Amino acid sequence: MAGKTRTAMMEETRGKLLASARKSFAEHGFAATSMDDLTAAAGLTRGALYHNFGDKKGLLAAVVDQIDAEMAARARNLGALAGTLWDRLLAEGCAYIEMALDPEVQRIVLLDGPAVLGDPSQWPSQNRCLDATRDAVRQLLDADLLRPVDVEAASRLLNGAALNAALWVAACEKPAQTLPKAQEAFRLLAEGLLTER
Amino acid sequence: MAGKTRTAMMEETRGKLLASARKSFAEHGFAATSMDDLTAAAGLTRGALYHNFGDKKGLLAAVVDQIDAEMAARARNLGALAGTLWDRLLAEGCAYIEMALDPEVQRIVLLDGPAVLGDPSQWPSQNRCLDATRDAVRQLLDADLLRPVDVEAASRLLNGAALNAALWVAACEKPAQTLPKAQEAFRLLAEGLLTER
DNA sequence: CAATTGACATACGCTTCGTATGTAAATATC
DNA sequence: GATATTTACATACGAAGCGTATGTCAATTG
Repeated sequence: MAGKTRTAMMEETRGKLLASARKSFAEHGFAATSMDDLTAAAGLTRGALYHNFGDKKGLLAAVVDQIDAEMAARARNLGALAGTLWDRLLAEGCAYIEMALDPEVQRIVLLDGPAVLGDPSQWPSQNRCLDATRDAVRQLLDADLLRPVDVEAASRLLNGAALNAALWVAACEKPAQTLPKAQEAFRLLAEGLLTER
Repeated sequence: MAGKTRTAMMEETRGKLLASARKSFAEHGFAATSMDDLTAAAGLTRGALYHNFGDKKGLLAAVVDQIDAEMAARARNLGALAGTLWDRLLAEGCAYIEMALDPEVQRIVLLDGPAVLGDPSQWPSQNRCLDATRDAVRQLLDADLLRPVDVEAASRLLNGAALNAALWVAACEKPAQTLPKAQEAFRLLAEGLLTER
């Protein structure tokens, strides 16, 4: 264990803390998470945490950043499978809705994240999910497939609709039956942007 | 002061606490609000608070309920001015976007509310804003003006889009210029639900 | 090999929440 | 109308939790 270099060790502790925090935040929420418990579960103390992340908020920001990156990557992968540009936008939107069914994503990214860190579009770790949507919208606009609309506004609204829908699906009684309804409604709304349908 | 009946006195303290809490929640956020300070500002102590609202969460729920009711009332009023059913839906949506520019609404209803109380559609005080949207959507569907879509899903997505857009507008540099863009994008998206446009 | 940096642990004070208990005034009972 | 009882609210207490200040030991540097 002593054979490792110092930076590698630090990388390891950062990883442990992130993993433990992610688990605790997802299970109990940000407010109800004790930093003592969290660090103890990772075999460390609060000293390591404050040294690496500054404060509790900084830790949440790091966790959010990690999850956000994973989500965006997954959405892009699923989007890339789509044939047309338009299908790509739809696929990404549906992907967000599905991913937001994950309790971890909901609790951390959709609920606690905005409450503690403020509006997602202001996060230092720029919301990557939003970036993906914006790219798709911009390309569609360039191809004259969309009615004239502000790129930023359209992206925000699409993302907001999708993520909010996911919260609803996840909280309802029969998520499995509700999910397709949400995705269908998302498709209809999105088609409002099309020049022709 | 002693001339009042007991229930009237209690109504008054409830009002004082609600007002003070609303102010403090809006200014500092839920987590950073001290119940000691909050009650002291109202000329009371925590005893009154716990007696009337159970706990901090209960207090937030009461505040959210109050604001939600005001928002829904305003939206319905603005919606009622519209000529057609369709214009009513649009007017209500735009009204939500505008109201969410109020820092009080943002901080309390959009950020802290969901984080502390969970998904709005599960709130005991049923989200009245959602109710208004749902009513409008249902009537439009009955009139065959909308493509077949799940009422609940469409309402949730429309509301989610509007409120999320508001968060973006409020956080951006030039809200005055951004607001119309958001409202225009909302209109386009909503038109996706129309049978013909 | 001595000096210094730095990663993390330990210890402390302050704030805050929730509860348990106290009290005085309003209502109820006769 | 006097006594009993409820109850609206205040006070007192204990238990966490956060952030900082300080300590320590290993890894780096010259």
